[in-house]
Amino acid sequence: MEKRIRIKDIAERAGVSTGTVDRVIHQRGNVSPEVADRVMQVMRELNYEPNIIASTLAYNRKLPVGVLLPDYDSDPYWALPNLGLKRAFQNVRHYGIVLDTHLFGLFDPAAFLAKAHELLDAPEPPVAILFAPIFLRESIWLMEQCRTRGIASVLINTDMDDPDALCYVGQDSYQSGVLAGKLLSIGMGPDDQVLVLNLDKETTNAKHLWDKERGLRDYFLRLKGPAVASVIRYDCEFFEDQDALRDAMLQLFRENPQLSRIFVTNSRSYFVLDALNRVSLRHFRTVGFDLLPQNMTYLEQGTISFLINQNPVEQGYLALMNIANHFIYKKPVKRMQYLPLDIVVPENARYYLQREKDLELVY
Amino acid sequence: MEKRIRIKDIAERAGVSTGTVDRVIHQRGNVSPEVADRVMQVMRELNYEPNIIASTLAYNRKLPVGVLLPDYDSDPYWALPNLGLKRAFQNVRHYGIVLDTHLFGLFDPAAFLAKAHELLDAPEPPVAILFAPIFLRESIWLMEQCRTRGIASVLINTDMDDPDALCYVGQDSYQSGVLAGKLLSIGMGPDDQVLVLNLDKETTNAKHLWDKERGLRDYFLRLKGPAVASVIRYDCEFFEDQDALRDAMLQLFRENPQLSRIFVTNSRSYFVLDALNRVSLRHFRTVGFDLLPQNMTYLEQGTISFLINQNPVEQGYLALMNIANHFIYKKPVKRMQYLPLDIVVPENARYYLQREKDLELVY
DNA sequence: TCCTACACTGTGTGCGAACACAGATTGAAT
DNA sequence: ATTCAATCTGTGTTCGCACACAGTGTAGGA
Repeated sequence: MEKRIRIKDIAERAGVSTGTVDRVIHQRGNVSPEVADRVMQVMRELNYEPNIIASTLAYNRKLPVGVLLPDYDSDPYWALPNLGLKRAFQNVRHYGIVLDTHLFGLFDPAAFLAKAHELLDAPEPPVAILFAPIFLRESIWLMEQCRTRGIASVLINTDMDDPDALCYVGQDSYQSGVLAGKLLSIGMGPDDQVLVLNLDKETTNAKHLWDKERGLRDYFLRLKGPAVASVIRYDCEFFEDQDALRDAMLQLFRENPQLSRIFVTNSRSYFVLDALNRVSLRHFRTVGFDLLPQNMTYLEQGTISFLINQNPVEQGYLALMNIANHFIYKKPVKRMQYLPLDIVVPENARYYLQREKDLELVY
Repeated sequence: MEKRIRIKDIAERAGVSTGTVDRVIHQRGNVSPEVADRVMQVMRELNYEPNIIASTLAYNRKLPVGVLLPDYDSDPYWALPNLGLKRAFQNVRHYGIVLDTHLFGLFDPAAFLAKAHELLDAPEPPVAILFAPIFLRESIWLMEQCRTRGIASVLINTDMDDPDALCYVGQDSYQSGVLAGKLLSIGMGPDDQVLVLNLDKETTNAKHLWDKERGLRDYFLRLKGPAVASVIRYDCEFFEDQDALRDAMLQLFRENPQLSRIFVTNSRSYFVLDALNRVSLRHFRTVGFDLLPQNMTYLEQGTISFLINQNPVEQGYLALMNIANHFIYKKPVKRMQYLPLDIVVPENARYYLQREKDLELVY
């Protein structure tokens, strides 16, 4: 059980004071090259690893972190990343991290911008911002602000093509489409048709939805079957109107009698199934996303065959922990952090749900 | 942004010294009841939460943790929990946690006992022991030792019926059998037979294997099909002998021509498939456990249809983090901590494998 | 009355690192 | 040789808490 090496030990061994060692460690200059070399040599010899505990105590600093996410009223999904965020916060607040959370309407770019301003112009400006780049133009602007102000940025749920982001935490959209293809293909006949159903506003701007569709199509292409031609897409912006959605679906069924597979590209599967409440869906197989209570009911019934879990809680958790790793532990942070695409059936659902519930207990 | 409350603040507000507050907090006695009440009142008013950072720095104590796991030569599986353990250790060693790791042969109860003795009689006896209760009798003895010596115990991978264990981290064996049933039942005809294959020594003592079989059988029972009667089991202790295993399997196939589903109850699926290398398995569907490289090859080929991931790395990680939660953060620890039963197919495997690699960045 | 025992409370030091500031050394310019 | 600035190095204080120890007060016995 070897004793831990302290700055003092290094100082003694190198024949200098602790202040000098400190200057070397933090590259604060004012140390002659010879001395610096000697100190570094000793550090390597003794395999020095700083005591983070003592370090954070002495720093006595605040690390304000801005959070910018959709509110839960827009979409129950977004309560989950927030939950993970809170959990992570419990772990790292001792290190001085302070959250400044702002929520915006999921379909309201102006609110996004307004909240972003609030964040940036806070009395204690954040050292990092954690946000969901839902709106492309506004997000590019925010990234630019981060760049000029020297603020680190962590992207969650949706990625952006910006090399200056500290990291992205979320799913691999393309591959989730591939996986959906795999799950839908089980027991599929050669003439069956697959429907890709986008229930969202402004789907034209939603790159991740396109990626999912591409993944699904590529999966069937690789199967080399005639199924290739039979993937159709339907974008529905009026998904909140139950009657309209039902009519639209029924028309789709009529026009495509071989339709037997539905892939809902986000967490809103339950909207379709609510709308089709009375319609017999026995011969349909549906795959959707996320373990929302509304979806779970249909999964238990068998109306949804599989749900793909995007680990929303872990997304929030990881996102903040990455900031901690960067600023406190000074560990390198991986740019792309894909969370597993969990295949959820009634038989294994409880464990994923339990994991989410356990987090509530902590808070 | 409210300032954090310190002991000093409480002392001032309560009109006492910090020493007294400290005595109240740690219930070290020698404080008059009136003063103690007043201090506690103030603590509640100001909502005091101790600064763990400063606390652990001042404690300057060691927390020796004993670790007792199977070695990797016995079974490559066990390298994974150990990996998670090491990663967790990186996170908590600053708090004074020191590991004392001992490995034993997976089929060697005497070694288990010997190593347990080494742990218990170490110069700095552990405050907690983390172990896999592979051997029932020996584990009961170890638990008794922990009880009398006041050592906390964390069980990993296999549970034991002992209320004094701090917690169990692992899978729900029964439910993993149910899940296997579900996965095997996909596309199954009414006459198909299912083989439960135990590749282990002393399977009679392995409760978790029995639980898995029970889960599988219950699943088919609940299906209410004729499939109920067609689940057969085969225990194989000589699984390391490739030729013997192949012969045994071929005989099973001959005796049970309707056999089309194989459930390997642990991570050793690859043993069967290695043995059956030349035999055509096109009409078979196999489900096994764990993403060992050997299994992954067969999964990619399609020879294994699904692997159930028991999250072995996370098991090790969580086990140690629980000890940290208990001793450092003083959080309540949940007795049963079931990890998700991930359904792994080639299309989502990479993310689970990646997570194992990345884990140190995670928590 | 004094002393002792005991209950109670305050003070001081250390944990390891960060940083401000004072002090020392050097070299160049006067 | 002296001054001055620039460069380099050491010391001391701080962070919040834990704990040893010193100090005060009170009651009871001799």
